[in-house]
Amino acid sequence: MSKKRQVTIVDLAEAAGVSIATVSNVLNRRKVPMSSETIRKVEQAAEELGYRRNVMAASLSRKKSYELGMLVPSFEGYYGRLAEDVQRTAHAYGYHLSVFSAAGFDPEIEKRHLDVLLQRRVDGLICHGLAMSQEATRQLVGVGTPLVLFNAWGWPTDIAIGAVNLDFVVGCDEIVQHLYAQGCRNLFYLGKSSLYATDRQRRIGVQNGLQGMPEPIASGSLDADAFATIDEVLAQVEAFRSGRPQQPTGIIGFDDVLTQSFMSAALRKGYRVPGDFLIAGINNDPATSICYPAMTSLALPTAMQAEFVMLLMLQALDDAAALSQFSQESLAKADKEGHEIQIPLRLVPRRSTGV
Amino acid sequence: MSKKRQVTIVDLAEAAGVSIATVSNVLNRRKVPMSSETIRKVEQAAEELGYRRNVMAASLSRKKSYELGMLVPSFEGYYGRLAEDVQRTAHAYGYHLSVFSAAGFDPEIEKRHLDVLLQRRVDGLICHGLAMSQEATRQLVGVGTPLVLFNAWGWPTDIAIGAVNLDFVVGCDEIVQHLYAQGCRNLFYLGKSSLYATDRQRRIGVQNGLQGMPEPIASGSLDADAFATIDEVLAQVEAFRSGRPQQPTGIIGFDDVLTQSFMSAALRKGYRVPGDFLIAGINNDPATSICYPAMTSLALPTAMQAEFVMLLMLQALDDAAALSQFSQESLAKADKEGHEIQIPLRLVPRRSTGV
DNA sequence: ATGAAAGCGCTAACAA
DNA sequence: TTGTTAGCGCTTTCAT
Repeated sequence: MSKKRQVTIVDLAEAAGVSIATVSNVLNRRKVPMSSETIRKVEQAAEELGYRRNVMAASLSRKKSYELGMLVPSFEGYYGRLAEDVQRTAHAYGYHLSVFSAAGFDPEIEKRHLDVLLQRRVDGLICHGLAMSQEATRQLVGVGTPLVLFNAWGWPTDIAIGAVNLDFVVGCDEIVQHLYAQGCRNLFYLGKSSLYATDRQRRIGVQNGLQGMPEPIASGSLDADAFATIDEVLAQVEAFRSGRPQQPTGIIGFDDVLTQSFMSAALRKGYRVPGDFLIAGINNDPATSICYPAMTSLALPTAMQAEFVMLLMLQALDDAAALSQFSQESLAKADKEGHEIQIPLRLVPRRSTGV
Repeated sequence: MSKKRQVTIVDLAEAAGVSIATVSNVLNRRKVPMSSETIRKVEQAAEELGYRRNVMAASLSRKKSYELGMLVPSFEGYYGRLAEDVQRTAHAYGYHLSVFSAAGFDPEIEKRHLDVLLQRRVDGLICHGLAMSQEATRQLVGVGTPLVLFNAWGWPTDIAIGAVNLDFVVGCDEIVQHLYAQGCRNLFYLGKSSLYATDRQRRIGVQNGLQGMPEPIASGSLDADAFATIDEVLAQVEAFRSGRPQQPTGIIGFDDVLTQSFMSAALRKGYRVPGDFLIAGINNDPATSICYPAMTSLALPTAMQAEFVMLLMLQALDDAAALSQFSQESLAKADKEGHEIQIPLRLVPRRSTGV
């Protein structure tokens, strides 16, 4: 905050020769009757003196900050893109969004950031299905500040008002079908147990896909966190392949980073992609389209997810004005799906699965 | 902000049977004499009632918010990593950092975000060498709120108190030398004119490297923004190569994304990397270590850059307490380099340059 | 060692 | 149509 005294509405009132209440009314474009002359005078004074509203004072007085807080594990990749979209969306509905990165999934940092946000009296909180315990969250958030989660499955509604989740179940199902269509008759999933909830969704999707096959196909999976290097992971997959008819093995990886690591390891060992392996990742990171071979992936529609996060939030905040700007379809979808909204994923087929 | 009335120091004062001034003193651990009994009572009341400080009220009263604002063009890649590090560093020195993504380098959004931050009365601003004009920035920031820039070359000190810049000049020089050492005797730089300032630094570095060679080597460059597809870029490079002795061509790309695109295009056309091309990018994105072949790149020490950004900021804020936590070397470096601090880059050699 | 009171800049009744 | 005034929750002299 600058040392030199900033211009306040008192200064404007003085300059324009009106009261501070009038200044406030003009500046906030309230729907009270005012002479256009007064309006002009005030606006001119504001312009000339370089007035800039002090939102802290306004929030304090109004008891509403029009500020939202968001917690992500990192700015990298999907989370960063989502944060950007939520920030943009929030703006469009008249709110601001402060994003904090929790340095991975560290519960301690998470807690501290949540606390900071609450001290700032944000109107609402947006978090991922966090590392924190539900108990700690409940206590921290308490009643009063609505919490909207993303990618959180099975959270009680008394703590979060709702969740907007990427539909990994259907998405992974589609990957399996795609791989089958591309000729793969055995398939391996590379999981990540450290991200349990979201890993689980993927596994369910893969299972569903497998069960819907016209013919049973061999499958396996592993937990990449259990191996120190990607080459060990590859060794596991090779073991799975060995003895099997030399058809291409389908690979589904937890995310694009893991999947691309695997692909590179395979290429390094002389395998061909596509050919020996048909590989698909999840996230549709920019890297997937510029690597070689380009990698099939599941695109996560962050803009849509952001839209529904805001929808849920504005409902909780009871902001009718903002709410009226949503499309009928969005409102209907939210209404239909309740407090756990599913966001459909989009498969982006590329060279790595033979297209 | 929650509907239900939150606990205030008035409540605590009542519960503890003391005045609000005393509560404030206890809660802020001020160095005024207080009986330990009072302290206990107040702290207990705070605990029991679940008190949470209202920082807006505190900032308003104190006329200092301990909040910093940062503007980045996106959360993706380098900028996201830097934002994360600045956020962490700011915390370590007792400040909070709100990061806004300006959706690319759009001057309009940039301006709006800057304005929002100023309305929040942040104590200081941290921006990249922005798309905005210096004039607009000067007007917007005005006097009073210190502005620290990163990756901004040649900004007048009357608008920004300083800049912390990545030393692309020396970094690119080193890449050139590395490529020479790896056997490349002709070299091509893939630039990006849309990011003029930072592109320019790279070009200077490449030139320096070229001039320092033990023997003159052929070189060329282009502006990738002038081509619609990466294949056209490749065609240009092929033209440069043609007729030249079949030695490997060194490629330095503006950033890892562009560079990896180029590498993939080359591989797709049947070139070998390393072999036909020795390729090095800039940024050391995670993708560089997991692509195949792994790509040489320049690592940008974001933690160090963040450290110096905060150092400059705290100097401007005159925060002696925080300043005293910096190491002697940091203080000395800042002192020596003045208002434009250089951050050295680190070459990370990988397979793509034949190591 | 503790408290009373005057702000900080703005909003929102309520009066005029 | 405009002005008066009482807060919002906290910090900070200055008394006591």
